[in-house]
Amino acid sequence: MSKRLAKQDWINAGLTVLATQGIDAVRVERLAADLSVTKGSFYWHFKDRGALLAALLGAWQATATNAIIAHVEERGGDARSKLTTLFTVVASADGRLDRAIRHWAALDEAPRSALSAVDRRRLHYLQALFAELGFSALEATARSRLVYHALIGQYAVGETAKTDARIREAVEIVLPMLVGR
Amino acid sequence: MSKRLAKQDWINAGLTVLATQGIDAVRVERLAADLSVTKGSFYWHFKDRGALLAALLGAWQATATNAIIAHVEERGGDARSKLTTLFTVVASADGRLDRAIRHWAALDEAPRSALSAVDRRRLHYLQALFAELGFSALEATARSRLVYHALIGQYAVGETAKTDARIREAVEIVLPMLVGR
DNA sequence: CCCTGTCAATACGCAACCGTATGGTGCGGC
DNA sequence: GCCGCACCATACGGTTGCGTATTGACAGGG
Repeated sequence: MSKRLAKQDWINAGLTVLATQGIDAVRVERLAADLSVTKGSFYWHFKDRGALLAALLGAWQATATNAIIAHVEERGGDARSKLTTLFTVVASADGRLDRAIRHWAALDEAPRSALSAVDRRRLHYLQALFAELGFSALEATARSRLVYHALIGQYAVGETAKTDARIREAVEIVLPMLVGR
Repeated sequence: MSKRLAKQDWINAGLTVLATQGIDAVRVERLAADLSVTKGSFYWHFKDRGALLAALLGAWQATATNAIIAHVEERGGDARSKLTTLFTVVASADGRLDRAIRHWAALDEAPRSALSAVDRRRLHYLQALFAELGFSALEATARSRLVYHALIGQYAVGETAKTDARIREAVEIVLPMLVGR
């Protein structure tokens, strides 16, 4: 029990705090308390606080870029059923870490460019989905942007309740509207 | 030149910092420096930092709730043209203060409930607009939520450029989709 | 058995803030 | 012209956080 720590332990603790209390709450002495060690340990694993933040950003970027897309692609189907999967997954996902990163990006350049890359990647994926449904490039771009903004907005507004009803609403009412002409 | 300060000056300075650097950057000694006074002044106008934050929240709430809705209603027209106005206004609005408040709401109860009330008010307004277009309550709710999430998402993603093209995209492609059957 | 590398504790100086206490300054009214 | 109120400066003690330096613990290889 209570073994020694590795760099990854600090990153995990940092991600937890980042997701729940935001980037400004990610402080080395606070994490040390969370992990029941002193900061003497921290400064062995990291050069300084900035190094941890960079690691957190890297960890998020590594997963966030493809996590949902990969899941959707794995389930397969045509473009429309992929959108159905997407809506379902996003509605039941957490989103707090994404939200925290997005706020961080408003304050700092590093997360800003990282997030911008992720946004572009996701938008491009959505655009391809709509193109597959037979929409022109212009139409597909507009619709993908609408969908993406709506999904991000859902995270931002942060509704906590009634996911079941919301998923049905999304799939039965919103989705037909988005894929229809 | 450089007259004495009133409470409102501190609130304005606070709102500026809040919008650009987030709630954690709203510190009394920092604002004092911005205003070229010492914090001796601050603690004459406010009991403590919490009192300023409450004032900031109040100031935002007073304007944010009705600002856009009032503008849209003032221009008038039918529901569809109101949505057109709405899209145009929102696309060219700032949104940074709203974003900062939304992040703050993730950390604290007071802004959370204030924001929740504003969200409900806005959603209700949108829902009424779609009802006016002849949609059922269920349909109107789903569409209003989609629109609202998309607008908030636009703020969250924070695109800086090409508002002209975006407004045209919203009005000529997205809007017909949202009001169509 | 001890030596070395790895991880952690302790102790320190420094800076940014908070909030308080108290004294200073200028302007409107008498 | 001086008084008092409104606003501000100064100075202080306390807390939190950063980063460094130094020493301590402990496990495994030799």
